[in-house]
Amino acid sequence: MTVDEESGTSTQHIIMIESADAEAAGPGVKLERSEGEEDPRNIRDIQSGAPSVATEDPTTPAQPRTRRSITEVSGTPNAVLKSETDTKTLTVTHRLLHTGSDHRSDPERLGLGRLGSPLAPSSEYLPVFHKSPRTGNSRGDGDGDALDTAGDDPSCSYTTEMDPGNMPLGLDTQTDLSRGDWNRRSSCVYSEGCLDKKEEVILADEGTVKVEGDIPPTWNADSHLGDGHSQGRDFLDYRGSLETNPNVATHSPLHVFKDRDPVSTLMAPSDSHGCVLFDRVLNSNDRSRAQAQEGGATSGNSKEKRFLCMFCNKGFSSSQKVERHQRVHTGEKPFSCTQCEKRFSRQDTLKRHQRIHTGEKPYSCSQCHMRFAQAGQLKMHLKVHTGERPFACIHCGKRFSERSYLRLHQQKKHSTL
DNA sequence: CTGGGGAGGGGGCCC
DNA sequence: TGGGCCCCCTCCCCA
Repeated sequence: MTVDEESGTSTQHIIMIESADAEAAGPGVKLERSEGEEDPRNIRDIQSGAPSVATEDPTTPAQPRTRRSITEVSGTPNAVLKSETDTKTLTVTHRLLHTGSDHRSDPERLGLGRLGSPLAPSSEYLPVFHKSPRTGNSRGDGDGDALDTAGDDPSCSYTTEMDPGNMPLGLDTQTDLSRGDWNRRSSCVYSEGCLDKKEEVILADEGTVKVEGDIPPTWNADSHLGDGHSQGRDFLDYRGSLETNPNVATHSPLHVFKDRDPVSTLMAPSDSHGCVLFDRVLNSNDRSRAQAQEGGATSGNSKEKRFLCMFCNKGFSSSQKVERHQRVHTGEKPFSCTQCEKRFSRQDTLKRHQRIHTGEKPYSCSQCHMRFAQAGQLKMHLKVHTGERPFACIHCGKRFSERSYLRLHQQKKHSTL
């Protein structure tokens, strides 16, 4: 029954659901409000958001005498939604840290809609709190304290209704996902990097991304999804998959299936659908990479990969890798360059990028004076000296030093991929 | 067409 | 286990 004393808008709701009475009582929700009940938004949050938080599968017969309670605390640094049943408990934490006016963190503009919406009451997956990366190169808009403070909160994150229009605190006080708190907050996913200077509009392929019903108009048309085009597409992919794959949407960005067989814990029934859709809109690079890596969690790698990406089910050996990977889907770019303010999803990528500014070229050619900032550049350069051309065109036999050259050649000369 | 530059992303290692 | 870092492969862009 805690209410944030610092904010007059703080509210708390207790919802008691008596499943036994659910059918007879219609909504089956008794809403008890302590404070702030004058705020209709909060009521709507619970009621409209209820299907995503605490309702039972309508197709599932109500369990007799199963009592559930949902507690929502909004307007506090931690809004907690807790659903309790006799068998399942989930906790939702919205970390409402960023109260500034960072324009990059405007989920409404991004049309976040119901990204994080449905929460599976029946989920067996355990949401695991993960600290997201902080940008060590934050442009310093003065909210670092809030972040640090929040970082101490071990709250577990899960998905809840994230309809921006229904957010209890309003958009301007919403989380700053740009700072990498994506996992901690919910599946409210988008790239703040997307909102950067370039303002590039990624036009979603309407035929590719299925958009239904209540998805905001900005959903496709006005998404600023980062510098990387593919990132934007990936994000749209995810959105599409959410719309068509309820199971995907019902789970936390991070699902750790500890002590479980990764294969058996896959969201199998929906995989075939959601991931197919997902794959359809993956750019060719990602697809080829995924194929090369025997993509997905089911691949039988020697190292156990029990940490699954909620978007594509790809398995990883550690939670950090999953978090890192999932930024592919979310487009989140927490790391910004202090020199040019370009943003990156990974710290090491940023570090590599900053060699541009420092002029550091640690990789030098032993054959000539050339120096390179990346090892791969040196490796490619060495082929100049060795004359190595390992990639031959199957059509004309012409050889190339790089696969990309060969592919380009084949596309132009032989109209193949 | 070639080669350099920059970046995205996965995997592995070390502390 | 988490975080950091590095290596590697690959891609795209551009001169």
